[in-house]
Amino acid sequence: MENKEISQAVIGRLPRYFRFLGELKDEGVERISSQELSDIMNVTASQIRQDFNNFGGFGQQGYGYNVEYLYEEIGRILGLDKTHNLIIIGAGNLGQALANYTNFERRGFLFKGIFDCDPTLYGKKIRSMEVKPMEEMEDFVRANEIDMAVLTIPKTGAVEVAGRLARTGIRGIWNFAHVDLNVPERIQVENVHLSDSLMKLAYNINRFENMDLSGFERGSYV
Amino acid sequence: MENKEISQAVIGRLPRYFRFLGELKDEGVERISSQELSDIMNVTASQIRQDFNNFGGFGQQGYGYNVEYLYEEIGRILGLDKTHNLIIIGAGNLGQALANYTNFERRGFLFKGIFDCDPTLYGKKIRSMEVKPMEEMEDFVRANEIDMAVLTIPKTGAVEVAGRLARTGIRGIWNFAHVDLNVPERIQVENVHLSDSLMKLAYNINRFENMDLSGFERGSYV
DNA sequence: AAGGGAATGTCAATGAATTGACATTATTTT
DNA sequence: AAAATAATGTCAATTCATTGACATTCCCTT
Repeated sequence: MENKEISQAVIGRLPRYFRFLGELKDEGVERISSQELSDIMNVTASQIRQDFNNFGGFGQQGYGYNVEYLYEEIGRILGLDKTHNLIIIGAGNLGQALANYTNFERRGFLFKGIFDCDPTLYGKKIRSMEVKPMEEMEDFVRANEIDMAVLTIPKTGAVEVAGRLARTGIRGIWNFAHVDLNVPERIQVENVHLSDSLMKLAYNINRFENMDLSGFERGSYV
Repeated sequence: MENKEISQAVIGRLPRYFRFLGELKDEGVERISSQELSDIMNVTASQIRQDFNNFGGFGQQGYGYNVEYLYEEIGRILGLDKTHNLIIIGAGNLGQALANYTNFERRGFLFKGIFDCDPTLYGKKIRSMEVKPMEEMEDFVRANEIDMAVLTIPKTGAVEVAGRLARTGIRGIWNFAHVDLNVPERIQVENVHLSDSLMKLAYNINRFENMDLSGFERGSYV
């Protein structure tokens, strides 16, 4: 077995490769070279080859990469050949939005339950689920082989809920709460801090404004 | 003026500093050393000092950093001292969820309009806004000094809309559509690719499963 | 007022990630 | 079947990011 640790920088690029390869596949493209992919994706061909080689060679010298094979392999690396059972904690706007987003299911991410602590929401139907009270969370996780929990609750409750989840044997938390979770290292946490992302955008807008714009005609947009 | 380019690695950490400093400020903490902050945030003290020094010294030798001053300065660097006017394109679940999320306004991000191409949504009230038809987008942007657009539409329409936005003089796009936008470089794009994030989580869960777990008791939680 | 202590700012060293170069190997053409 | 072509896999070089070390500076106590 491959035992060298793959850097998160590489992992972070795999979904994008996966997306482009999926599109190429749908267009009926059978083979592609790292150079062609480089042109389409705006990354260096060298990086593409280096990335793929972390997992062993997927291509053939003189030929390139078989699109479908490469697509399948990357999907497998990402764990998309398995299905994952998810619950959503927090049936607010964001929780409901994610619950209604059907594309996740196509990749094997199945929403099995949604929980909230607001009694007025109990029983509310969201797609095929009904909002359940938080107290039932632990039993539900154990009874339904839940892999991952999506945390879409305010940060005030997030740390406590993460602790409760940790004791159920869950394996991953997709955290939308604006707080750092501290869980045992067997539990993977993927943070989506939307306001951080928005602040980065604000910075970059201001940075561009303050740049030396000689050569640009400021304020003139076609 | 400082003209050296700051790396995106540093910028990406600023919102987290900002969050922790805000919390310390709310707790009434007046001063903090890089070492104390290091302990709280789980990053090295050296990195903290290096990061802050990209923007000139915020601290005082022998004393540390003044929490409130540092908080304000980082906010200023991120452009949070200015207000930003936003529109949301796509009044689906996610667009509505973001529109209803009040915390952005506290940081100066003001939602001014929300647009959709679905006529059945026209006029629907979301907070203080009514959903408007897409045709009115360009005029609205120009008339209301809109800085940023939030793209929460399916990827099929996103590229075209981004092109239209580019011709209005908008300065940033917060892109939730699962596609790469190609806009002039004066327009900053911040991508939030949720499915990419979820795939990364799936990878890390599987990676942990396949790791050599000698020393761990697999399957035993609590 | 002076000296000790504390913590920054900064330089150097290390480590990680990206890019460039090319030998090798497979395919395709003649 | 052999030569030419194409493109990978991989090694080396470079660039970028992080960490470590310490001289300098400022605060605080005596």
